[in-house]
Amino acid sequence: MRQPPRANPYRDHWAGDLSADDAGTDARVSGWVNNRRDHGGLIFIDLRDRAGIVQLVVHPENGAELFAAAERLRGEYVISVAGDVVRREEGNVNPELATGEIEIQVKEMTVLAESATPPFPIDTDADLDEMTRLRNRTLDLRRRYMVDALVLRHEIVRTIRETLSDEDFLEVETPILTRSTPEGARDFLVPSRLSPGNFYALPQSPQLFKQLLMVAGYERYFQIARCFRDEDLRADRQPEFTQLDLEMSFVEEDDVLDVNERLMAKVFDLGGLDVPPPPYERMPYDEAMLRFGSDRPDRRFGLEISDVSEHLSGSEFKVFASVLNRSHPPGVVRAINTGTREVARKELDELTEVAKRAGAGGLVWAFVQEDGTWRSPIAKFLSADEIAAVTAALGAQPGDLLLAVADKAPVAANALGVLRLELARRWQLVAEGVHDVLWVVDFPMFDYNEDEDRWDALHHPFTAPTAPTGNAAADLAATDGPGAWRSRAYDLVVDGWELGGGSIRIHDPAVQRMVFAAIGMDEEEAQQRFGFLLDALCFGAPPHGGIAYGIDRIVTLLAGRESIRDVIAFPKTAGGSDPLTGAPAPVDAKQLRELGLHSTAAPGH
RNA sequence: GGGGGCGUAGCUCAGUUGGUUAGAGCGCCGGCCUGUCACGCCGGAGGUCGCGGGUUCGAGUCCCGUCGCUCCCGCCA
Repeated sequence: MRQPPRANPYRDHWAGDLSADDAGTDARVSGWVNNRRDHGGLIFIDLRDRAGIVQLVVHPENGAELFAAAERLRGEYVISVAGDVVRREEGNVNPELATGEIEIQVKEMTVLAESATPPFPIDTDADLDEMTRLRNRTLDLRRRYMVDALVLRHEIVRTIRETLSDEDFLEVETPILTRSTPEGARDFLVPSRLSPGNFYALPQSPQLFKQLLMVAGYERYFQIARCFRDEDLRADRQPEFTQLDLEMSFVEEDDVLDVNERLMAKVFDLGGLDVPPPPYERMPYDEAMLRFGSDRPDRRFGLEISDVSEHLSGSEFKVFASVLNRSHPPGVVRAINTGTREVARKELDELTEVAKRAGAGGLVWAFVQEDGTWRSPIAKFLSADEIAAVTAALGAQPGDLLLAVADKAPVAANALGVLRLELARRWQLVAEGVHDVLWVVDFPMFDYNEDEDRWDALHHPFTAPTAPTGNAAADLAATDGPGAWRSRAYDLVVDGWELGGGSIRIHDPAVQRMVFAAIGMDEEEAQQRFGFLLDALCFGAPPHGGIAYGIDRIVTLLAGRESIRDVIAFPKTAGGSDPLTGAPAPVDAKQLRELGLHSTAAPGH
């Protein structure tokens, strides 16, 4: 609960916190003129401060000068008023307003600041052009819509700090000016003046520093950390964003997940997210990919995917046969039973386009008819037994629409995963207020990169692998490739959003070297880039693990917003610019000279 | 880098097949109004149709280019 402000010449109450309990007392409040209703002989003013809105009433009987001043008020003027808090008469109560049972009969008023006419209304949540909002962010931030989001953001961060502090975590800051490690995302670079020609990089995450803190014996660390990635923006991606980063020593998966479940349950409560209490379900990556076609499954609607390859293994239908007879990598036929739907040919064509854009060669559709046969372009190519077997495997009834993709397993999974999200959107299958939370676990350690013909770390190369036999060194030597390795990683997924991800880390320098080698980094390169980590691991590194969450995404989800820009006070546009300050902007030739730089690009504007 | 959508008054938008002086609501300004809370009523001002070029007798409307906003793909270990 808010404390009343210390009484001073400006105010002794928050305007938005006055209630019927204050009736009969004097109050002084300050704030902005949200709205003015001038009835000629009587003026109502809605006064807004951070806490909310209270109605002021100015009567001519309280002084001609006061009344004249009230007539001159305009929207967004800043005023301080004193008067009697009075209970409104029956019939004048406004149930829409938290303070609607009372009003202030104004006896004194000071205009603290006048305001130009705002370029857009402050007192509505109506959609506005993004450029208009960001160029006038000061005014946009006055809107209840933004205040509510930033208040929620604060409450979430406060809860995180309090909970983790109570769990014996230490908040430690790590550098913003650090070293470029050109893995993963593109770095933001900062030229060094003292060391011309050399560059700092802004951190993509505090990953390596927090591991060093574990080696240093801090045991439990967290940080609300700003991170930077120089990649294209999205509705859910900004070039600078905030992570909750945490790490623990002497732990296994269950220890990390346990403390995080207790933390996140509190965070979800703040947003009123109605989810079952922990422990949250853990779903292996392979299962998520098979049933939902995604490593961040959205389980709020059905449309689960089934593999029907076994029922079609002998099919003479060329498309299926060529896919299923492929051995490396093996092909599959997977399908969704969408249930009984009236779907026009036009929509089926649109869905086919969705599947193709998601990488599939095409989309097979089939309506199950009363006699069990299919109405489908491919019906004539399949045997009655095959149709019956697939129909049964999908639990399909007459009238049901079946959608299938035949391709390499990852392609089929992804295409159907994209398709089921599209179907949920088109058919509005997600019920209001329904939410779903789970851990995805047992990720592959490596992912084959076809373009570069090498293995990449799926999570990051500091993630501890689970070798197939449990002996990493023996295993790497024995297996023909690292594709079979699993990692000790876990992602927290809510409503199809990846809110956080982490892992148990490698604490054995030999294993760390092996993993670097597996992703094609030779000893020299590993030592040059990550020598400080490898060296540290040689001085008694405890087993450790942790996780990092996207704070912006958590707040966006809990606030029910569509873009993370709406939960960040001063965000960038999709073009990476800040219309408020004009960043990025050209710099003086002198500044460049001091840095030993010269620009070959003419600055845009 | 690629694809889609958008750009008309301060804001949110309409503008038909290319055709007279480009409209509405809100906001703003002025007047009236003592119980409103999206107050009401009357009147008024306000436009580089993003920008540049082209087609045409004639362009907000069609074509080309460009800038900006936005969504998506690539990218984001």
